[in-house]
Amino acid sequence: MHEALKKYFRERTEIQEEKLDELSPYFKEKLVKKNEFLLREGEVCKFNYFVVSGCLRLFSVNTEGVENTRYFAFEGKFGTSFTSLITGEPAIEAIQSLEKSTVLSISKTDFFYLVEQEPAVNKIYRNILESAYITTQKRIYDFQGSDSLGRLKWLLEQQPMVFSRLSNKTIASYLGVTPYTLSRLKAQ
Amino acid sequence: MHEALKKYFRERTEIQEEKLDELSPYFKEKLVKKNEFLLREGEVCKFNYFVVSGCLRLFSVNTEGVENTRYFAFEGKFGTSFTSLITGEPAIEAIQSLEKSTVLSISKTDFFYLVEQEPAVNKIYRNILESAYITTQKRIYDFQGSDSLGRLKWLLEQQPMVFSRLSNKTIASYLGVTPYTLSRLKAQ
DNA sequence: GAAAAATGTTGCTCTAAAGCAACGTTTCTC
DNA sequence: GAGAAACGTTGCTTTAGAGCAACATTTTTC
Repeated sequence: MHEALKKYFRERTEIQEEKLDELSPYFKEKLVKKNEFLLREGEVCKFNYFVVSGCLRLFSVNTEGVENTRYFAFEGKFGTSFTSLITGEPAIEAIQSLEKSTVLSISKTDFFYLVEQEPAVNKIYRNILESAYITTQKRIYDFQGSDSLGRLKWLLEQQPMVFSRLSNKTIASYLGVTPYTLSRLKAQ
Repeated sequence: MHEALKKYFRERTEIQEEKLDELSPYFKEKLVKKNEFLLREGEVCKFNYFVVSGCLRLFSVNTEGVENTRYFAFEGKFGTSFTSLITGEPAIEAIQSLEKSTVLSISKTDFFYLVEQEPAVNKIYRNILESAYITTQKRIYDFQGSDSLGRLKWLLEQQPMVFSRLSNKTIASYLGVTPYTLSRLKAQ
């Protein structure tokens, strides 16, 4: 198993080294080009991805063609459309690589099998869901409560690396403003 | 244990009837007046609540004094500030009853003890987190993608009972619009 | 590495929703 | 059940941010 994923497990569970090696074969390394899609809107999501290097984003395109980004998964994070993975329904969001990336993929079947069978994976899954809950709760309050400058400052504080690695267009689609507005805000 | 909570467990797990009776003493019935607070912003959350009848809301007040509602827990749902419950940090949201309600409360300590010890409770917790994930993902896309009329229609579709049971002021604080705007939108 | 494509900036105009005020209606409270 | 307080509606004004256009800059492609 890739060292980065071992680290992820060790930091969150009491897992034995042998157990880590047992889990290893479930995860397959995959190289992803910049802008490549791992999932298209409308497809059923079949994999969970752990980002070793690079960055993925989850986004959806509305009826007017405007992109809407919900989440960035940088190195050391899991990223997938859990909603589609859990329900088995077609995803309402796409997964795209924003940089040349290396990910470890595990199939939906294997993942949920391990969640049931391996206490460490059960714990990891709980941990992912808890983190997602916390992140989203904060996002809802911070976004609904403030104007676009406020949201920009919030993102600068929470995820500064976004600004050095991603395009303004992408950041705008996360903040829920047009690239015009973002450009003007940054001039302050 | 209250019949409504038994039903909740039966619908989501393979639990034995004797096990339900074993879990019963952990849940204490509590009557809550309309507008009563179960948690104030800034307090550490110590309980998880299952709503037997009535309705709770989770909300926060921003620096300008504007209320911001994130979630309504109607009968048959768990409602608490999981973020504070999980992290042990002071809550950034308050829990308030919107109607005369009956809830079953379980302490944080007991709850997480059961999550570790009882597979059924582990499953229930996972289920709560998964549902929260799915609901919030949809909410983020639907809110960020559309204008206030679109959000109103979305809420009408997703949770119509909100409109018959809650005040316009409360609904406006959920939709992220002023009560003026909501009043005008409804005139269409 | 030159041409083409995508991205970023800035001026101007337009619009959805906020803010305020005034007034009607419902609901608490004792 | 009478008075007070909270809530809801509607007209008018203001404003943050969208939309368009034109141009500058960076990135991709062959």
